[in-house]
Amino acid sequence: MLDNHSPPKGCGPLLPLGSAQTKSMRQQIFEHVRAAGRATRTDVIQALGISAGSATALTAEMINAGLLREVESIPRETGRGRPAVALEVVPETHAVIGIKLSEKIHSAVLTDFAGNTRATAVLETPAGPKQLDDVLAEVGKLIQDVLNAADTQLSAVAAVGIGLSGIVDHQAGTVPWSPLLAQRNCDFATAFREKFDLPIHLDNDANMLTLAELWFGAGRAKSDFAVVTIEQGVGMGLVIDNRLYRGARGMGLELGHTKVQLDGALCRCGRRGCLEAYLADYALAREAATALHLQPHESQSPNALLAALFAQAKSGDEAAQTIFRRAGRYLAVGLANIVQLFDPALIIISGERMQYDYLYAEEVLSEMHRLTLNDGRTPCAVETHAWGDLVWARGATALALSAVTDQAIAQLT
Amino acid sequence: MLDNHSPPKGCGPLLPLGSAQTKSMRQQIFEHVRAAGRATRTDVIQALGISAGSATALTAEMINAGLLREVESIPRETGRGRPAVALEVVPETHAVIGIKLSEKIHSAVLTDFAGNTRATAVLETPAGPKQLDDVLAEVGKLIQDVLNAADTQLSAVAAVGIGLSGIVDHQAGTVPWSPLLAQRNCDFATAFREKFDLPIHLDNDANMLTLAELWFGAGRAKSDFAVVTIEQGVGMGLVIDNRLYRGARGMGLELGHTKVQLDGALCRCGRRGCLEAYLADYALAREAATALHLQPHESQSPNALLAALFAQAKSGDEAAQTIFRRAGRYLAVGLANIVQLFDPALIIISGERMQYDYLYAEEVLSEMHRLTLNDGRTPCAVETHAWGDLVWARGATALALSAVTDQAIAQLT
DNA sequence: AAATTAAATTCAGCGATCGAATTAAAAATA
DNA sequence: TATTTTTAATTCGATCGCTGAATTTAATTT
Repeated sequence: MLDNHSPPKGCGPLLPLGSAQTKSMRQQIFEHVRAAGRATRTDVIQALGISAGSATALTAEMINAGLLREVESIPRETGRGRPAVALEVVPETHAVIGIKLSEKIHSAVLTDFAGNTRATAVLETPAGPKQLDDVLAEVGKLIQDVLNAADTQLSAVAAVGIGLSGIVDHQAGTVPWSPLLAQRNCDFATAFREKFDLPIHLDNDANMLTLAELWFGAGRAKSDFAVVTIEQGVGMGLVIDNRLYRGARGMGLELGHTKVQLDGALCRCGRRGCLEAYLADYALAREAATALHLQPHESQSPNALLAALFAQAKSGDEAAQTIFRRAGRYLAVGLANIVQLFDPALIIISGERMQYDYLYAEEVLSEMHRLTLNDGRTPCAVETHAWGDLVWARGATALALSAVTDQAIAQLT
Repeated sequence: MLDNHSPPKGCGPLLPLGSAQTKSMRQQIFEHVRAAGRATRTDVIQALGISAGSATALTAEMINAGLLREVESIPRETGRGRPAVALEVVPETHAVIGIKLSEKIHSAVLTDFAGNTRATAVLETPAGPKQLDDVLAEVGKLIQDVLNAADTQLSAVAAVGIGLSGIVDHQAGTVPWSPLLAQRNCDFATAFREKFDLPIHLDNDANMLTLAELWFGAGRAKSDFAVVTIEQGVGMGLVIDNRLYRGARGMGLELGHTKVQLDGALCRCGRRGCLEAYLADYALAREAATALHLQPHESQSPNALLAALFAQAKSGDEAAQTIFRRAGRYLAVGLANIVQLFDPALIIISGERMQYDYLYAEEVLSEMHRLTLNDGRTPCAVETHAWGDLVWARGATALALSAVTDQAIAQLT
């Protein structure tokens, strides 16, 4: 019995769907052409399931606007019928710069509108947290260097993407915390815009690497995958349905601080049992001194320490080996937990420490598979990519490029 | 320099976006009216940002089709101007049945098109794995009971939703594994359709409970939240952007089998260190015998065992208390890991064991918060809901209801 | 009774897309 | 060489979904 005087309270979600807006047909066509490198109108028609009329009209519009062009001078493949004319993105239309900021070296890539790398630059820098102004000065130097290398001016650049480690609020363009910055809660984007007067897109470095995989790497052909990075810390990026997922509140995923051991090893974050406290550089380094029988005063650089530890392990030293083995086992736990919670078809592991093959041994993978339920599903594939800093910067260009593309196509009408 | 003879390989994702299709305006209007219980055309215009003309045309269409109706007989709120006429869903248009299958008791709910519960039914059943045919016979009994209670016939039912524990492939309608079924890889949906000739929607029970929260509970006003259930096992459901997320491969999320301890307690799944091996009924029960100083032959039902253990703990027994405390600490770890990996604004904990307040104590929550990074973000809220089996069944009606709604509105044109 | 106000309707128009008919450019065939 | 076949691309009328301005409707206020 419904009481007519107290209205029914209804059912179903109360909030509207947020980001689910479908891209315009124009943009889908453009992105298909860019993804394919080159595509004929017929390719587009088949791939997107649109009518021939639409393909003609929309491509004509974009050719007119200078975003696409017909490829001449191409030996057309033989066959009956009217030969198809391939389309491609006009690379010169826009340029973007992607930058990866690190402790000791910054890198920059200048990419054209088709996604081709036009120039790169690197800048060595003193380590340690810095003032925002100093970092922006380094960024300015880097931008100038990469512009020189590409033989262009700043005016040709449509947007800049920057990736740095720490907690980054992509939406707001702020950095609540980063090991590179002395201040907390930096309003990085605003300061950047004031200094350079350019659109800026900021993100966590793990997300940048994930974008690099999605735009240029093994992730291009996967709609759902995870990326795990092991460096100073342990980071993670996740692609769901071809889109970077930044967590419900948009501030990135913190695999490094998932707990793998109650009351476990002490982490940089001050808590115990974080995954990163068993895997990251500092975690290995602090046990290395013990394994190498170093006196407290015999301090070395962390990298040298790790290299020595690795050599010791390779030469058969039990203490050194056990450090890597334990790290490998906890890595397996971390990967297994990702599989249980997201069930991706692929996990990509990436990082500077790739050479420490103990971490990436068959043993670790088989332990990961032993730790996961797999009721009839294809086991999750794991790939390891040993990519340099420039790839991170390239991921940053993808961030800028997708924003510039959105804008260029939106203002077509 | 680009070589004109080797085409550029392109950049960007190669696969099209999958589920991102926006709902039709009709459906958005309908769902807004149903979510609000009642809404005027002006409400709809404001909520969805559409023109008055569209509102008139589209609501007229749906009124015509019998999906919506104007609410007469309502004391219209006073004020100047032409009074607004409220719209509501016509409840009689369709009916759906939601069913939750459990070890010892099955429950069913019959819901009308507006989401109102029209009738309920429960059926006690012998425990233990059964043949698919036997389960379907029980389902048939349950459907008949709930139809009788609602004074309707099967022909009035538009679809059935069923939730059961285990690994369930919602898309395919199959059950790779469930504690309720003797066989593996059951083609449940096909068998159901053959027997009842009705549309069927199958899902994991944790997902059903999550849908119940999204459609009828605390999740209605949240676009992103997680639900954790602790019962025979530990389950999890996740809502991302107002939609149930089933994992990249659509087979649900396995929080219960994330690892919280290397070489830890033995789990039902045969692996060690699963969260569920510290939290689920069987995990508590197997330590209870020790704490209660029972002889091996003094066997009790698991529920009685847990009740005795709880009483013992309440009376101050250290051994009994330590069982609950350890479970509580691992629960904190599991929740902390969800927060690190998804960063939801809300986690809802639900399950039959809610009365064991050790698990839901302030202590557990504060331990969870101690275990998570929170750089300036609002800490994740945790709510505990002690809901009965009927709510799970109600979640199953939501699954059926949304499918029936999609269909009813799609065939409007 | 007239003026005011807010809700709802009507309708011309626009942009996006489809689909059938047509044109274009090549190879195959007679 | 002229004709046919084949495939790509274009043109153009029709439709759909929606907007926005003008209008109508139903109430309150003056």
